[in-house]
Amino acid sequence: MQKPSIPKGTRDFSSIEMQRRNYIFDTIKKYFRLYGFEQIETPAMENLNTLTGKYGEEGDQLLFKILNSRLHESKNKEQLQNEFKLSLEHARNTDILTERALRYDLTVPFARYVVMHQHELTFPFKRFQIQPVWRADKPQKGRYREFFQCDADIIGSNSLVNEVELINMMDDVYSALGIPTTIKINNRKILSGIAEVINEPGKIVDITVAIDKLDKIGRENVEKELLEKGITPAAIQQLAPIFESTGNNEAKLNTLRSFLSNSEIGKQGIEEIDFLLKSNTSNLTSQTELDITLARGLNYYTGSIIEVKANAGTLSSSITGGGRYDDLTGIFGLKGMSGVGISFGIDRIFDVMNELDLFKDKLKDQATVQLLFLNLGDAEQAHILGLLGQLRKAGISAEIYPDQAKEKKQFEYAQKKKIPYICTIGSEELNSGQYTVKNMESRQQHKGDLNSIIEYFSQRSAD
RNA sequence: GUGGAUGUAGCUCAGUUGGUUAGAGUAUCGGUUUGUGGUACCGAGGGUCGCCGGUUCGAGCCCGGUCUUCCACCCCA
Repeated sequence: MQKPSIPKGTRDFSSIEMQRRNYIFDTIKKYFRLYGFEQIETPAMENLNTLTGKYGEEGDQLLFKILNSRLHESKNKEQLQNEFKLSLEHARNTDILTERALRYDLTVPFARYVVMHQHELTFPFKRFQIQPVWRADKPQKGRYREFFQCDADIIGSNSLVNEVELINMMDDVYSALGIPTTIKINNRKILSGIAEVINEPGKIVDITVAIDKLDKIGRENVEKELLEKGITPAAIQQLAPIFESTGNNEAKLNTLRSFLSNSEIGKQGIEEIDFLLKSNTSNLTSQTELDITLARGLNYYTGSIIEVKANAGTLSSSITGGGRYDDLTGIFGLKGMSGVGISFGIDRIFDVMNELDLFKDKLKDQATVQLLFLNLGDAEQAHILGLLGQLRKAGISAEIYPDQAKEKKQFEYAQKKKIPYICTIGSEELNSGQYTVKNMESRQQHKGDLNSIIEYFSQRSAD
């Protein structure tokens, strides 16, 4: 006998968990539709070359690649061996060994989809997509190797109205779920402007990644890291106003306005942020915060960057992330398609809600069925099967205990499954056609013929 | 990929400086007179102590390796 197990970083979801997860899915879907997004799905696996190069060097390493099938039947084993040897020496992709991979996110497959289906789509195209993605990360708190993303993207529109709408939608979802959140926003153009101003335009990624750690490792260590990355001490010194930037959104914007006064792209980023903050401040329940340390490693972001964190609980990582990408489809041959989107991390949302005990008020214990018939004998069983058909036609969920087990056992089954009503049928009921339905909690009983029973349940469900 | 912790019955955990046939609670199954459950009592089954190796007369306990899960770093939803 072998011990059963599942791959590292994956999980089974039992009934209670599914009820809770579905509650989150349903809530998110409701708002996706309310805001006018239409649903699509794409395959679990993509061609490897669709995915590589879109997520940064780190991201490429985290792809779950699928080994080609039937390697033993290959006619070119010498080449295979050679490629395998090379793969052992350094990170490498080669069609002969692997040409497919599990999707890493939903955005890149979406870009691929848009290009392939461009003639049947109406732009701006608003799609939502809820599917699992896979990352070969080391599992940790809030980090799984298989998890669901819930994406909403608008592609084919440059308008910042889209960002405003996405922020409104995130706020709606989180206030419906009851999670207190902070929506952090930033803009790649500001980061580009900073790199430009300090004369290190080629080091945008290094600079942003280092700045991102400011609150984690402190200014000194950030400066040390920047030095290690080859940024000149003079440039680092110039960054001082950025490191020292504090205060509210308006104060931070002012700091940036003077810092980026000579950078066209930087000024553009400031204007965009300014617009978002002004458009959104009124009716949101979440706090909106300009956070210039917000970088996001994904290669494809070019404008707005958005991230949501829960204000309560112990999970420090983000529960939603997103941003604008000006040219993701360009790689696949469709230029001039700017898009912006967000992704809800439902597995982390689930963890936060569990920790904060937020499901208690949202979901009651759900019984599998309303009514259980005890099974006491062959004749009774046959009779009950007939009754079940009529009850279900009337919309009443009911079942029969499949075995003719001891009554005590059948009662315990109902109790454990929290089935609210029991009906016992024996020879007396068979003859009279009068049945007794018992409420397990109140122990009250209702007696009558089938129509009376149906009537009884109809009234209950109307309450 | 780097560092730290963890692993004993289905589940939650005891297990004394290494010393007989490894325990408890809970869950499961059966019973306490076969037409009305929850509490109570009695009984039963269930563990190659994560896996491999080493030290020892003797290892759940000590040592090495390996895997799992969890936590931090990196990065991310």
